[in-house]
Amino acid sequence: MNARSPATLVADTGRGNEAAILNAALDAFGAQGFHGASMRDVAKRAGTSLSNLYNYVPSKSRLLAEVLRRANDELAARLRAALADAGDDAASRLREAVRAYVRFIVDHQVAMVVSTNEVRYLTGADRAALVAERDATQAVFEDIVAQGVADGTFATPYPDDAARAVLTALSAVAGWYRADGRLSRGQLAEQQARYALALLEAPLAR
Amino acid sequence: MNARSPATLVADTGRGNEAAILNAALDAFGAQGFHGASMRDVAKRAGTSLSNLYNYVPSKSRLLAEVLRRANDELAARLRAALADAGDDAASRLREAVRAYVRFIVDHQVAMVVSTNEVRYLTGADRAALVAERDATQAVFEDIVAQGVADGTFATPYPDDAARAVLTALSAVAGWYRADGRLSRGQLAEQQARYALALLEAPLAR
DNA sequence: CTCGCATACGAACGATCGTTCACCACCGAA
DNA sequence: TTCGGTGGTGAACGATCGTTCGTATGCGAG
Repeated sequence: MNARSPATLVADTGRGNEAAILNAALDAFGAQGFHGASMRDVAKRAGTSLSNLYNYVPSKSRLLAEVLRRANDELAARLRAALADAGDDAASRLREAVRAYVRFIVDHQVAMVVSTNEVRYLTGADRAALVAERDATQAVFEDIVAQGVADGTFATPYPDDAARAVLTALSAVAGWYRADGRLSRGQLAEQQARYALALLEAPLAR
Repeated sequence: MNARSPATLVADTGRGNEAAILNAALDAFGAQGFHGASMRDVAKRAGTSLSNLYNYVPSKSRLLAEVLRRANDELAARLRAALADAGDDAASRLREAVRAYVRFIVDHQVAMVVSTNEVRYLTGADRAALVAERDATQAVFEDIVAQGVADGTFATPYPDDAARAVLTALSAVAGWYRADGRLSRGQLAEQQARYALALLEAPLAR
C-alpha cells in the first residue's frame, strides 16, 4: 500500500494519539453526523479519554475543520498528481481527473461523505478556508472543460455549469458506493469518466 | 399560484397549528440539520410552545419522518402528473421527468435538501418507508432509460447506473440552486434535461 | 347547561452535551 | 537531582437536550 492509498486518512503524526483522534472523529462524524456524534463518541473510538481530546484540539468544531482540511488536501494532492501525469488534450486530462477523484472516494469514502454533508456546520475562517479549497478544485475542472470547449473537444453549450454538474455527480458517488458492489474500483472510475465525457458532449466511440 | 407550486410544502390541514409546525420543522432541519435543530427551535419557528408540539407529533424523529414523507409524496405526484402528460418516446418522457424534478427543487429547495441530507437519521419502519418511496422514484427513471435503450434512443452502455447518475446529479441541484441566480426556472430545467440526455448518450442537436 | 375533547401553556424531569479543572506519570535537559 | 513540558486521567461545571406532566381555555355535541 503506497502513500496514495492509505487505510486511514491521517497517518501517524508523531504526536501521541493525534492520528487516532482525527481518524476517530472522521468515523464518528461519518456515522452519526457532526451534531449527532459527541466528543465522548470520538474519544471512545480513539481509545482515549474525553478530556485528552482537548490536549490536541481546542473545540469540537475545530476538530471537524481539521479533519476536513486534511481530507481536502489529500484530494487536491491526488488531483494534482494525476494531472501532472496526464497528457495535454482536454479529454484525457478530464478522464484522469475523474479517475483520481473516484479513486479518492473509494479509498476515503467516509471522508468524502463527511466533507459534503458536514461542511455547512463550520463557521467563520474555518468555513471560508474549506470553501476556498473546494472552489479551487472546481476551478481545475472548469479549466479543463474550458480548454476542451475552446479546441472543440467538448460541445456542451454551458461549460461552467456542466463542469459543476460533473463534480456534483462525482461527489455523490460517495453516497452510494459500496466496496462489495458489482463494479471494481477501475470499472467504477471508467464508468464515471464516460458519464463525464458524455455530459460534456464529447464525441464517443459508439 | 396553483396546487403544484405552493409557497410552503404543507398547506393548511384543518388541524390547529399542524401545518405551521410541519413547515417550521422543515425550515429548522434545513437550516441546522436534524440533530442541530432542537424542538424548541421548531416551536419558535412555528410560533407555538414547545410542549404543544407533542399534541401533533409523538417524537422528534417521527416529526422528521412525517415531513419527509410529505415532501416525497409531493415529488412523486409531480412526476406522475408530468409523465401522464408526456408523449410515448423515451427522450421526451425523460425530458418531462427531469423538468418536473427540477421544478420541485426550485419550489421546495429546503425539502429536497433535508430529504437528501437527513434521511439517514431515520430508523426502522420510517426509514424503510422512505427508502421504498425513493426506490420507486428511481425505478421510474430506470424504466424510461430502459425503454430508450431498447428502442435505440439512448446509447449508454450502463442503463441502470446511468439512470442513478442522472438522479443524483439532479438532486444535487438542491445544494447549490439560488433563486437569484443567473438562470430562470425554465432555463435551469432545460439545462438539466440536456445534461441528462447527453449523459445517456442520446443523439443531440448540435 | 354541561360534558368531553382538542388545543394550548409553563414548569420541570433526567439525560447528555461541550468544556474545564486539578492532578498524575513519564522523560529529556539543565 | 531537579524541573518543565508532554500526554494522560476522572470528576465536575453549567447549559441544553427530548420528553412528560398538570393544568387551563374554548367550543361543538348531547
